[in-house]
Amino acid sequence: MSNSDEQYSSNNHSLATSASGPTSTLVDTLSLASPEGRSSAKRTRDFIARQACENCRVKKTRCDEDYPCALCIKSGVECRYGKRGATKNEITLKMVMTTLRRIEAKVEKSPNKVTTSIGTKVDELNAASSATVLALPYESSTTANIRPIPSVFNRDGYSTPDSPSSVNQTPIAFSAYCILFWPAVQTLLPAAVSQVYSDYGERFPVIVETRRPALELDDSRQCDQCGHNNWLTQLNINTVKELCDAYFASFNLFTPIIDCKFFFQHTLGDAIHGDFGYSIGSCLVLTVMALGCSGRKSLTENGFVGQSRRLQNSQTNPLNSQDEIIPGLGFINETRRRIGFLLCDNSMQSCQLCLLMSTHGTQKANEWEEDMQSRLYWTAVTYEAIIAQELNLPLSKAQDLQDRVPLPKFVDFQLSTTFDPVTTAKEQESEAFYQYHFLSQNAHRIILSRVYNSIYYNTTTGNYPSTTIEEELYHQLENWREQLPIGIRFDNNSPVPPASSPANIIVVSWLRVRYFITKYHIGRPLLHKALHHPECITLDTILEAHLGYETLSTSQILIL
DNA sequence: GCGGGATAATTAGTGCACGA
DNA sequence: TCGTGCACTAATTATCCCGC
Repeated sequence: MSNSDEQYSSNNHSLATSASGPTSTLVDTLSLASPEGRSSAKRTRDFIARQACENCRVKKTRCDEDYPCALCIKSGVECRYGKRGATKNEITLKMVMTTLRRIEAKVEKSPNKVTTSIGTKVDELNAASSATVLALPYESSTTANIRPIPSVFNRDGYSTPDSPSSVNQTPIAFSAYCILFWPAVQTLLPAAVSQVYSDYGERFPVIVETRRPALELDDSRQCDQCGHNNWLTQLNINTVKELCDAYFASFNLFTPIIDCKFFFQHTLGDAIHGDFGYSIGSCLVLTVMALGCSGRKSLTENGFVGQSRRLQNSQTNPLNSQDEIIPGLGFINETRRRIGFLLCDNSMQSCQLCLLMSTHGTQKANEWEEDMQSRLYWTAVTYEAIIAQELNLPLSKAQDLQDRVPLPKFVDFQLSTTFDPVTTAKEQESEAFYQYHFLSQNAHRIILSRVYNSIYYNTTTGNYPSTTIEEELYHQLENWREQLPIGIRFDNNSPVPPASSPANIIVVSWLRVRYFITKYHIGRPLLHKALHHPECITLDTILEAHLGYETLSTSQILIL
């Protein structure tokens, strides 16, 4: 029973005695007792409903809180109780709880916490066994001497306290491609690869990618004489809907940045009525359809849907020969064509308009809009953490806003039509599914950042972070996997089981991939150690490395 | 039936006593 | 000195009485 329920119960309980109880004053009692008083004095209130129904509220009449209430029965209208808004106290409490969770997560994320928490374990290990070849100078017998991660290795957005003991320590690059820069690896590289490295330096992947020629625009769809591209306006509405559905059944499951109801009621309608003109909405719909092509292809390949006749029709088939190689490329090209013009439209007046609108301040975002912004923020932060760490890129500082942005609640978009607002069981299930997956991704991001901060450094003398830290990180990753909600939990030792739904297989596969990639990241410093300081490697270490290699091979097989 | 405004319920803020 | 619990009061919000 919630607090509000308890209050509600106690309130109702009090009303049994309230007629002659606390709410009746002596004057009232006397007035009611005498005929003269009864006619002139105001009637005392029996009780006040904690929440009056919508009709009583509008008519300002007494509500007995029954369902339906007496007035609605008498009036012959539907009795409806709106959702009670959160009280200030509840809002404050919620804010405090959210802030506490944030602080808790930050403390958990701190490398100091990791090293300190495992300090006791280090003590136990050191006490139990005499010095081994793995024992490092800073692994003293007191937890107070457990060394924090030196500040020189702080990555933007993952700050750790400074430490005076950070001398002679060098970071190990976290990005997978940076293995190519390891001195021991460079001696093994073919001359051509070494040449690329010497030409472009450590940023060569980014430089090579940016110099890659752009995909050619497909001009085969230009239809009329003036060159205006109108093939989109000839698309069958059902084809459009089918591709959009495919998108929401695939990509939007693990990147839930678009609200399905809002999209179909507003965005899609506006794009179609505008003949897919040069607007952001059109770009959004075209990109959704492009991803829908990919999504539909994979759904078809996995037997969840059959190839529809509409998409087989050569006249309206958006999957032409070019799209067979890259599904949805035609739609993407159309998006590129439009976005180019739209970006060029960022004139001074556009900026002025945006600033004026933001300073006007009269348009307060509603709950759904705020929740969508929160979805966008957390999705962006999650992807940024993965991509920036993987490509060794600087972070945007967006993570600094974590304390200000609440986690998304996946608020349902209220349709403007006269639609029954009762949420179906399926929608509630879908909502829970999103929340579970979203929170799982976020929790994984924290573990990955912890790996990033805790073990990716060494010293010139061959000292690496204790293997106990690695063990702790493996343990935390396993905890994460085991605590996943049942619907999206996976077994790391067996192949992907047949999924009950596309949502299930996509989301589970996504989490599975993240799991194995993190294992790979935890194990990579050991590889660095083996290549650069083989004298520090023991038989146990070699066995560990072998196990890690097997894990990686298994993960590749499972992913494939 | 409408709606002004009285009233109850709730919340937020303040001060004080008490104990560690 | 600080944290905690309690009592009290002012402010705010929601309900609904009652005159029109």
